[in-house]
Amino acid sequence: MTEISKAYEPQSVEDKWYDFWLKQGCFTADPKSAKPAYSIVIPPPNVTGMLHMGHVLNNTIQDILSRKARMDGKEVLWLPGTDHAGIATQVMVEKQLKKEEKKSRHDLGREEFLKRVWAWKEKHGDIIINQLKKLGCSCDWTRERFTMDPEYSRCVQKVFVELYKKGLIYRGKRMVNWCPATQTALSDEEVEMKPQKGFMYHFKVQVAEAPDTWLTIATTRPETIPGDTAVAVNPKDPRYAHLIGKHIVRPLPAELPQDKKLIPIIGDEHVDFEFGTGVLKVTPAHDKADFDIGTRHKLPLIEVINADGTMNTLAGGPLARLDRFKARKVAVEILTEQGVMIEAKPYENNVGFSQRADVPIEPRLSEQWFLKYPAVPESKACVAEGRMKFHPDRWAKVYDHWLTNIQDWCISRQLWWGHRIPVWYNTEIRAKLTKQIPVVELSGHELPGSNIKQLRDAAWQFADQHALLNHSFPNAETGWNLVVRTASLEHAFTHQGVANIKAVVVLPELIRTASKVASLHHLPPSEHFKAVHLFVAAARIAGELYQVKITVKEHLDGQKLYDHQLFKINTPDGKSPTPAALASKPTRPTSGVDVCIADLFTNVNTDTTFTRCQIEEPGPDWTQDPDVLDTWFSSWLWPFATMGWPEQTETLKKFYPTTDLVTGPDIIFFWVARMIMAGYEFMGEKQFALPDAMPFQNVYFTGIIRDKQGRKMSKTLGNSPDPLVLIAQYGADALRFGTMRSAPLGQDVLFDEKDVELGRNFCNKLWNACRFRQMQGGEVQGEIERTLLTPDDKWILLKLDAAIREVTIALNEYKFSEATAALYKFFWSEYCDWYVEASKASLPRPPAEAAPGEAPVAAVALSPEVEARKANTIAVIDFVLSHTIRLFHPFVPFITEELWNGMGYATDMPDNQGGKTIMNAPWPLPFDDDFKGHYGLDDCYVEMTDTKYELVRNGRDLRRAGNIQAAKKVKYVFKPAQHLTPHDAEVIKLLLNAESLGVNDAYQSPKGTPVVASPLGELFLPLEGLIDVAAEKIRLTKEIEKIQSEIVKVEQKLANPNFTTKVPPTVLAEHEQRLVEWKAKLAHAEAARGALG
RNA sequence: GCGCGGUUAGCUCAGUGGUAGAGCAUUACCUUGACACGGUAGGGGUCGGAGGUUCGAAACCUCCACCGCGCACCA
Repeated sequence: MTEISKAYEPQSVEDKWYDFWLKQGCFTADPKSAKPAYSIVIPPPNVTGMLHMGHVLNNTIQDILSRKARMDGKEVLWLPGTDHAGIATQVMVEKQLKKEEKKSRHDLGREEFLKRVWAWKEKHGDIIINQLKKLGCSCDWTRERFTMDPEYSRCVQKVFVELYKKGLIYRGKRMVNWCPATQTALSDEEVEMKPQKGFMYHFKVQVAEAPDTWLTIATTRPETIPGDTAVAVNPKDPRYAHLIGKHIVRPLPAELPQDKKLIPIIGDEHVDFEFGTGVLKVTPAHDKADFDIGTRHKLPLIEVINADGTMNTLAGGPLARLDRFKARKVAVEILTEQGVMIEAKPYENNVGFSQRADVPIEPRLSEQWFLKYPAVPESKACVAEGRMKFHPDRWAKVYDHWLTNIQDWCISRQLWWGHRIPVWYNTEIRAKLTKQIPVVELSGHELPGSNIKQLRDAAWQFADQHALLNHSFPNAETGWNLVVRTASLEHAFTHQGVANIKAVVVLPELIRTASKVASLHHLPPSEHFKAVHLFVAAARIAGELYQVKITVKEHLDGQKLYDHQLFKINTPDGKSPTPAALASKPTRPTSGVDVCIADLFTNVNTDTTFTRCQIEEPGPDWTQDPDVLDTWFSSWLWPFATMGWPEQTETLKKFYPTTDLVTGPDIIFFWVARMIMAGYEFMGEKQFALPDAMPFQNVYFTGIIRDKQGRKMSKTLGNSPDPLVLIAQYGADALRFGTMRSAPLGQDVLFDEKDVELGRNFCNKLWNACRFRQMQGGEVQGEIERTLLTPDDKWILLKLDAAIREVTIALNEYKFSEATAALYKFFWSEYCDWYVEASKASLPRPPAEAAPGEAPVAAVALSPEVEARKANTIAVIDFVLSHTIRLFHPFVPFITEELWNGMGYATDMPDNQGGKTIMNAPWPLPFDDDFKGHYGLDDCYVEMTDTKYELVRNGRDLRRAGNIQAAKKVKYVFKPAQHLTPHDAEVIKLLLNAESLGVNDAYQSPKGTPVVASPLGELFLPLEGLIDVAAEKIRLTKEIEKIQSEIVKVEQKLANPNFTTKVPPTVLAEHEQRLVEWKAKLAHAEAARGALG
């Protein structure tokens, strides 16, 4: 810092130091370090994202925490990365595709489309990362992760497989939140309820059995009438109860014949007879509550709306192919034409909207994957018991409430961009379901025996006699020769039921007729076997139909080894045996009947037989589920999947669980709660030997950034400033400091560019305070000689001590705005405003600049005493600055690094203690008693010096009272009440900006001289003729009135016996002291007024 | 409907029972040894309302009003 500019220029400083930090590896965490660990995982921003003010707030806080932890001597890991943001990214690439090539993703096909998404990611994915670097974020970039990284994807799939095997993940046909715009299912959390203005339509329907009776139905969705399969009334409702069991004529679709439009009137408790007309139309296919009613009453489902939100043909001719909202209007028109529309009342109700696409959700029946949330009790307990702390803690209640009421999580999405569901379906079986295979009848060769043991013996004898063992038999369909081993039969005879034993009689026939339905890779991978093939055959034994599952292991040498298992086939309800189904096909002869393969599976769990949940592709006959997983299903693993899980890596051992999480409360359910559950499920004692697997110890919830009118920042409103523009204009430090200054704990932040300006101004002040020090020259960080300390020195050291305490406490409590306020107050209002000015008394003026044409003024040699005092003052300044800069570092990293090095404070430090970079300089500690004792830092110096500065303030007042211009140098006279050191006199003179300060303890002021009094003495401004006496009198009178009112207040309190007897002694003494002070002030003020004449 | 926040200076906010605060804005004056991105001095508040507890309430309790947010099956 040789040439220090007058104003701080962040642009020339910030990039330089960021590069330096990167090159030095300052952000890289070492899991082998002996230092205690501190870790944060970044809430991964979307790869599509651009930095916005929310990121600035969130990441500045994380950076402050990380940098403070490093200065505290911790080994810090701040782990960065991005997430793939399924819907957002896919929609964005689709839009681009449409714009540039006028193509849809279906035109390209899945594989090609995904190539485009990856290309887009490669091109734009690091934009936000680079923006975070601009902000100064000290993330360990060597560990940057992306949720679609191969290793990460494997974690996601492993987790899916595990949860599936535990039975926590299942596939089901359910009512889900369907987004017609993006045509995918959404989780409950992605639906936002919004009040919508619409109409409540009342229309009437005729009761079929009583044509004179009409019921009035209220609905907001007349377009769904064609999907109605009942109307419901409350069975306790006297108006309608008698109609239950009768039918009404559904008015739509109008063109259907009457008998196709009759739907029953049912009774259901769900119906609120206060609401609407008390008659509810039931549309089970398009409403969640109606679906439940439909289930209770076994109502048929009629789907009338397509996946894209248009009506289908079942909705009727005029409605078909119309968008659902257009169809609503048309439906109303038709009802009006029919004369059944009674009225349309304007009505506002809550409608679920797709959070992403901002279109109304359509409840829709579809087959999706669901997760029963794991580890819920543990997740609730850790927060409820305070082992994991939320800041502010009121979010704990919200969290608990959500966990108490959660429904299973719909995790599948009908998208292409994301983690493909690791479930495989057999394709061959599907093609073969309609294939008929002959039923092998067990007749003629019944095995003798009345118990299992006898049957078994007979079976072995049969196998032996008929040369079944270790012989091969041809399969008609594949031409393969299947080898029957002793082991195969042993298995069938020992572990399976009687039917398996009896079937040995027809074994060659079973093998011949069996149909191959699937091939699988051998799992676990084996040295001996290539693949496993599944065959199916049918057998009838004692009148019961059996599915024969034949497993063929294909040896590497081509040998195919046979194994079998029989399952009894029942009808779906499990009661009567299936042959009824066969008998119902009269064209078939009674023996040698064929059976459809599909029938063989009526009671077999096809999910386990023909569905595989595993990471690798099972075999050539298998196709993967087309859906992808909800993006949150990958980000809930973030705290450990980024650290090398499932391997027990050094990083995991050192840095998991993480220390702090900083995020917004809007994703408390989406992300925070789910991460906690994942932590318990996958890092718990069973899997990872962690006694408490919670993923973080503290969660700090930031506020939401709003504009200064309090509106949420959004792209559409255009009220979100671009942080990069702000950084370019004011500097990253300014943006950080300003944001922190205006972001109180747990409150939304009303952002104003003025805040950044404040930050910029502050950096400039810091810069110039250091510049002032630079201009004094002298030894850097010289020894402080305690005997030479002035009261002002002691005052600022004590204020520094207080500031260290305040900032440290504020940071420990995550009160960032308090910490910045404390720093601001200390540095600006105490150090710059008072101490620097006072210190000038000890720093002799530099020689005045020579006027043009004159010879330069020679430097005057200073006396040794003056030199010593000067050196000591500079040492104090260095001490204060070197501490202050460190206190500031986490908030404003760039300027502090520049100053730390430029001022030379780094030079005497060891490399790992601030010698290279301020990043690892030790965080300042409050002074201990030894330190204070050694330097004589007694609190009395604070009081004494405050009194001195108060006198100065009052003295400055006199100027204004006298209407004296600020620049005018005036002479003051001081009449001390006690001994005043020449140094203090000099300080007072300087602070008053006086031409001179005459110290005279016998001073007699002329009439009309303004005066202020203090415990130190009286300060006069003897400027006869220049003083506006009248103005000063008015001022004093006003002040006297104010003092009097204060005295009255205190006196009243002290006169109250209730007060004096009940109050603690310290408070009483305080009030008495206050009265004495006010009375003294009153006396001074009155005397001053009297002196004016 | 239930729950959670908030209401203090023109604006944004601190303030956990004992003399009402900060920053910005504003007014006047000032380029004085680092800083006009600065300095000095001011003006500006019956702390949303009403009760209560207390010697004492901006703060604690009750009710009410308004603003914001979250949750909830209302056709």
